[in-house]
Amino acid sequence: MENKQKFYMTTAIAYASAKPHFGNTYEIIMADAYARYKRQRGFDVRFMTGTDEHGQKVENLAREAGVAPQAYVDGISDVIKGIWALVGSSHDHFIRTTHDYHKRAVTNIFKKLYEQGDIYKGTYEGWYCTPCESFFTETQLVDGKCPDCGREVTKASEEAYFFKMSKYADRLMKHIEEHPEFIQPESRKNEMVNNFLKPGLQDLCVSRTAFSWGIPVEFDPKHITYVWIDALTNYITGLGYDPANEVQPELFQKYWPADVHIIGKDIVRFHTIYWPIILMALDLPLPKKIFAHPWFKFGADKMSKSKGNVVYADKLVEYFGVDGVRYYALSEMPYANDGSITYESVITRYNMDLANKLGNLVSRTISMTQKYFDGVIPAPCEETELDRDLKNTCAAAYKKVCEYMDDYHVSDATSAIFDMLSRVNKYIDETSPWILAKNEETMPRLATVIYNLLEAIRIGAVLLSPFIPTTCEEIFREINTELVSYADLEFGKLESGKRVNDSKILFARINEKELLEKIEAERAKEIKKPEGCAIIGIDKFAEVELRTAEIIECEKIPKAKKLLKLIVDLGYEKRQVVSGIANFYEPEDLVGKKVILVANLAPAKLCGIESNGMILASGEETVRVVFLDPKTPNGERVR
RNA sequence: CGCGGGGUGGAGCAGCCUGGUAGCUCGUCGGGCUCAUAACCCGAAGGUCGUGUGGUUCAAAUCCCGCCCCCGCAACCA
Repeated sequence: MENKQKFYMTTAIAYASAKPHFGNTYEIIMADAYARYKRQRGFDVRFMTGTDEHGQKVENLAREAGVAPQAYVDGISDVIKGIWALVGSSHDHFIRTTHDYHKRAVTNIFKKLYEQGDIYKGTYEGWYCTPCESFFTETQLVDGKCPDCGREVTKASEEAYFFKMSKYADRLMKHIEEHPEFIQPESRKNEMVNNFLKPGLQDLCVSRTAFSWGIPVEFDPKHITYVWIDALTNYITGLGYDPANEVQPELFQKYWPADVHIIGKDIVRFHTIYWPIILMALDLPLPKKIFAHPWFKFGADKMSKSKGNVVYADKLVEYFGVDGVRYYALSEMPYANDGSITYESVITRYNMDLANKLGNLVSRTISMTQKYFDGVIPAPCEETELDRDLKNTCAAAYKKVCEYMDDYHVSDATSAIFDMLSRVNKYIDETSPWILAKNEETMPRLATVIYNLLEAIRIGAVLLSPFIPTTCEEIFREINTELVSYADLEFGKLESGKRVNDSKILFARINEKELLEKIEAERAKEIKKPEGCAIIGIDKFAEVELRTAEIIECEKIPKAKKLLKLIVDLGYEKRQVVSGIANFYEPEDLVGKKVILVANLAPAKLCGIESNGMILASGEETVRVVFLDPKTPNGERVR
């Protein structure tokens, strides 16, 4: 057995709070294609994914659902595993942060970092809600109040453990500078360096006392290990690492450091700053690369539950099959910019590439093999210039796939293969087998052509196997071959004399209009009325002091993109209010308008500017201020 | 003046680093073929490459400068 080069790759672990949507599922599909590619290239791949299961959000959701947190995450983790299986993920290990070995290792990591002085006890400043016994940061507050119960919060501090990020900042900076390939794409690197590293790193709060669903700090058990040390470390605990081990297990010694962490662009900071620093503190080597993929938007919009445009992988698989979904995700997502999914574009890609170019090619070729050679794969005869060109195209496609994949340009790799398949389709036209079949003298030529077609299809399927493995298996079955690895890519290996098997429709063409109508009908059924809030009494409503007011001054706040500073007149007094409507209104359009003000809202500072109240407006993405009749007097109570 | 990325035929993208025929996919129009899933193949129309009658150059989508717009990150959507 030759000594294969190892390749350790991971996805981020998915947070076990809810079912992941297609945007989240993209990551596992992309990572899986990459893992399969690397295995084909002869690497000893270890591919890990999993679920992140601790934290306050899970604790709250479990409470709402009336189940124990463990039972709750067991359920969600199974849902996630199910979706990963549905899209064909070939991971070697699925880690859950509630696994015992992980919890034990995290406990020991925390202890080690504390003992060596990288973690210290300090105080955490924030807003405290007494009834909820919870701490919140300024930004977590809703209308200046507790996001959970809506009651008043007070400024308070509690003790917490902090990690000395600053101690390692220079080393990290140096590492990033010396390893330009460390953070990909490069624009992400610039964001991190400019926004975090250059201004100076804050020490990181690594424990909480506000919730209990997590891994307790062993020597101070009212503290729970916060997400950073709990979740990020899965990449090493999943290999059996534990600082308490006298010798780290073989798995860890063999595979660490990771060759790549594949993550979403939203968590770049954690993986390129916190995680490397934690590793430095543990005196472990850093991962070689962090690849941050972009997200799928639905059309031009962000996918979000509140907008009701969330697409789920299982629904897509129902419509397009596993490989339809995989192929779409892999071929459509650009390297650095966000991709966009629309049902129209999925259908177009499915029909054009999978059904027409690939499926039909296999179908017509098998059909000709059966018709002209009774299903027996013929032996090739004399080679012409055309044949050589076909072979060159196949060889070139392989080279391109490798080049693109090594750079993580996945969609370019898929399009290189489909370019090759186009060339194969063209070869049929150029050689016109149906004419060759009419004449006994051209039968040897026909044999060559059919052989070359079957062989080109085999090569195409081998190249496609990391991307659409299920379909490729079917193609291999149809052309009756076991030569399915990159090692067998040499043109001409397909064995003559074997019989092809009956062909199936690999991808049935989709009628766009019918499917869109079906999807629309299903969507219409799913649009429910919003859940709404709990019923309240009139007295509770009366606690909110709403008053009519006139905007008398309005200006943009220089440093803020979304904020306008307003002066409103209540008749009996004037107020300064800051409002996040700069994207929707020009200051001059607002002056003189009558609006409703929440007059008894606690003051708050936004971008350093004091705000005493709130203007009523509707809408999530597009905000619409509620305007009143211009004749409305100022300062009237609104009921 | 916070940092970064981008504006290329109707749509989505490549080309820019290493200046010199503007390329790909879808769509549109025309033609060919009949082995095939109304699939396949060929051809055509369509772009003064955001803008400045700006700079460098024999030559700019490509390098430099100004301006406009979009996106991402950060800071605030009370």
